[in-house]
Amino acid sequence: MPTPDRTSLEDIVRAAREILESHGLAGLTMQAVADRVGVRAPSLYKRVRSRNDLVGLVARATVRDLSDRLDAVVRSADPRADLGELARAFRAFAHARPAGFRLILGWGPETRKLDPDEQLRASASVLRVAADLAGPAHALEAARMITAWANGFISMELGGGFNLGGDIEEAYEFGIARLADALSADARR
Amino acid sequence: MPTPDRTSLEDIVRAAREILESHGLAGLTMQAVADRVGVRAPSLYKRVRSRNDLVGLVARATVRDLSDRLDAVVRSADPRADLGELARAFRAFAHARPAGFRLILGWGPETRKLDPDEQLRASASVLRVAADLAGPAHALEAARMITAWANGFISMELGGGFNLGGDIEEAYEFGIARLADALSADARR
DNA sequence: ACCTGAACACCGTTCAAGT
DNA sequence: ACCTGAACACCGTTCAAGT
Repeated sequence: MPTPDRTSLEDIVRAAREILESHGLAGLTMQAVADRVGVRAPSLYKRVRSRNDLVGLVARATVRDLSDRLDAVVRSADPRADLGELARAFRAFAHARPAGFRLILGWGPETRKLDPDEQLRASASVLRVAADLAGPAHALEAARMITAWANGFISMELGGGFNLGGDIEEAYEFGIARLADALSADARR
Repeated sequence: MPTPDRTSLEDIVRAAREILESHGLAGLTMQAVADRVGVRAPSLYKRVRSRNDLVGLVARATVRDLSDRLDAVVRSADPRADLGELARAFRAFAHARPAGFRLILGWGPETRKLDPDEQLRASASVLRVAADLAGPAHALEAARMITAWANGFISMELGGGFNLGGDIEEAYEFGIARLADALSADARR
């Protein structure tokens, strides 16, 4: 006789994301998730193949959120301004969900590789701005430069890599401005 | 009666570094280290407070190696050329010791915070080039921009974040050139 | 003074038994 | 069809007992 479901995959992923942010990836144990959704640990395996699988689902959900946020950045007539908005939205997301961000864009042993589809969607906004700024011929290289810089900056910031003093906010804006100069200068050649 | 030592801290750290590169951080277990140095796991605790401590020692040794490599980059009269050499040395180190690099500059849950001393030493070369390029007033911001970009680029490269095609070598050189432009343009104002 | 086996707590995961 | 307790393998770590 069927038992009524006491949880769902959606519940489980949500619980996992909350635990990830509050207790870190190491704190994201099957026990902790089970406790939170009100079930025993072995029951989770009815909806999820493994902890690894669950972490993958958390990563997917996180990239989707990030993509949504980046897509919401409005496109203006000024690619320089768009670059700034995009870079700030990216950083804001990282600050709002540091552990999730790290999971998909950090570069730990636990960092997830994303589906090409998901990755393309997340890259779309940057590629657009990069093309506007640097011209179509250098769009990909420019997008990589922007992404690498922003990702590296935020990673170091959140990881405590910036402890030589100085204003971090200013350093980020400095980077945006220099990047805009460098990439649009290139388009002028 | 004293037993002759069957291993040493140096041995242990060396073994740990080798295991880190060959089997990843997850494979770096006390068991594995003990097997490699020819002792039982509990004996390791005579020389090392905990696994965490051991990983910290591995991180320290790795930063020291990186610093040495960066210091060895010769300083020329041309700051643009120096930037390129430095960036390439940085990337070469990351390719030679990906797991170690990740441990100190990736941004995983396991990424180690470094001693301020060690960090300053590792940053010295970049700070010098940054000052040469952007002028003393913007040296710190410029150094952060360079570091963030290089670190982000390499992290994405090693983490498989670049799967939209294109030549990665070229993208790195593109970044070096744009960065040199952007930062030295700033010095001219 | 270093080394060891035994033991403990804590993981992820499996599975037979319950409803 | 989902849920559970019991059990297993594998961690890090402690400790009393060996030499």
